[in-house]
Amino acid sequence: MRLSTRGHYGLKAMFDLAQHYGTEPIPLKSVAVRQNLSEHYLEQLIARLRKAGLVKSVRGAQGGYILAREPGKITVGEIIRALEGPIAPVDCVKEVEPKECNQADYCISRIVWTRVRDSIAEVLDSISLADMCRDAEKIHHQNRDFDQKRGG
Amino acid sequence: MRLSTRGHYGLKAMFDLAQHYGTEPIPLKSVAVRQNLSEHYLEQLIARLRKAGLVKSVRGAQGGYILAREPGKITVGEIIRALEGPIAPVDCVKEVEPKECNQADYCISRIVWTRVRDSIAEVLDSISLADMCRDAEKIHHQNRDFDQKRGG
DNA sequence: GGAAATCCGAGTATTTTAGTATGAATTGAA
DNA sequence: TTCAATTCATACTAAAATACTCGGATTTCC
Repeated sequence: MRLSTRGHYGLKAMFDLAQHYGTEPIPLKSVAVRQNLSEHYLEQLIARLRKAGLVKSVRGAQGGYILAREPGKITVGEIIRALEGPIAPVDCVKEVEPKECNQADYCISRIVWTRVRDSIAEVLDSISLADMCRDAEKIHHQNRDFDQKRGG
Repeated sequence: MRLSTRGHYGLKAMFDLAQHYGTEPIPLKSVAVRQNLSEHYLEQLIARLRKAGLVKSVRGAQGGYILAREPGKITVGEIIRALEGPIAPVDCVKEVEPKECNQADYCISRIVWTRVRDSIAEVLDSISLADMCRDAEKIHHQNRDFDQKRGG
C-alpha cells in the first residue's frame, strides 16, 4: 500500500512550482536543489505532468516550468493520477478500465477495496496545491513564533 | 498506491476461514481451490497470519486452520498489517517506526500522506470479517432473488 | 504404517523501481 | 552569432520486490 517515488517526488515538485506561481518560469534544476531530488529523474516525472496538462514548459535559456492553472485549481488527486495512474488498491477496482475478474459477481473483498479506493480519492481530490501553500505559511509562522519565544 | 497479492490473497483466505468458522479446521488446500489461489503461495501468507496471532493451526491429518478469534473480532486492518506491514503511503508516515527525513519539520506533502494513511486505516479498521460475511449473505440473497425473477 | 496435513527454507523468473547516461533541440542574452 | 541554460527524448541498468515454485521435514489421525 505504498506510493512510488514518482508520486512522492512529483507532488513535492508541483508544490515547489505552486510556491513560485505568478513569477518567471522555474527551471527544474532549482526545484531539484530545493527539494533535494535528482534533476534527471525529475525530468521524467515532469514530462508526465506536462502530458497530463498540469504544467507548461518554456524552453531555452531562462526557461522552466509553470503550473498550467492556478494552484487552487490543481488537486493532489490529479497530480497523483498523472504520475501513478488510476487509483486502485487492486486492479479489479481501478478507477478506469478495471481488470475483469471471473469472481466479480460474488467477490466480497472487492467491496473492501472499492471503499479504500474511494476513501483515498476523496482525500486526494479534496486537497489543492493552494491548500498546501496555506499549510506551509501556517507552519512557517508557527516555527517563527516558536523560535522567538526561545529567544532565537 | 497498490496492494501486493499478499494482502489481496490473504484477505480472501481469511474471509474463507471466516465463512467456515465454528466447524472443523480448514485445510489450506480447500481454501486454495475455492479462492482459486496457489496452495504453496498461500502457505507463506498464512504463516504470517499465524505469527501475527490471527489464525491457529492444527497439524497432521484432518488438520488445517481456524481463526484465532471470532470473525467479528478480527478486522481487515489487522490482516493487511500482518501481511503488508504498517500502513504507509510513504515511509516517513509509517504507523510504526516512521523513517526520519531531514525535511520533516517543514515538509508539507507529509501532511497529505498522513491524511491518506489515516483515511485508509479508518476504512480497514472499521471492517471486520463478520461484516464481510454479512455482505456475502446479502449478495447471495440478491443473486437468488434476481435469478428467480428471471425464471432461473 | 500411510496418508493428510502443516511447517520451513531455498531458489527463481519476471517486473518494477529508481534512477543514470547521452545527446539533440530550443532560445535568451552577451 | 555564439554561448550557456534549459527542455526534450530515448536508451540503458543495477537493485529490489514480487509472485511464485520446489523439495523435503515433521506431525498426527485413521
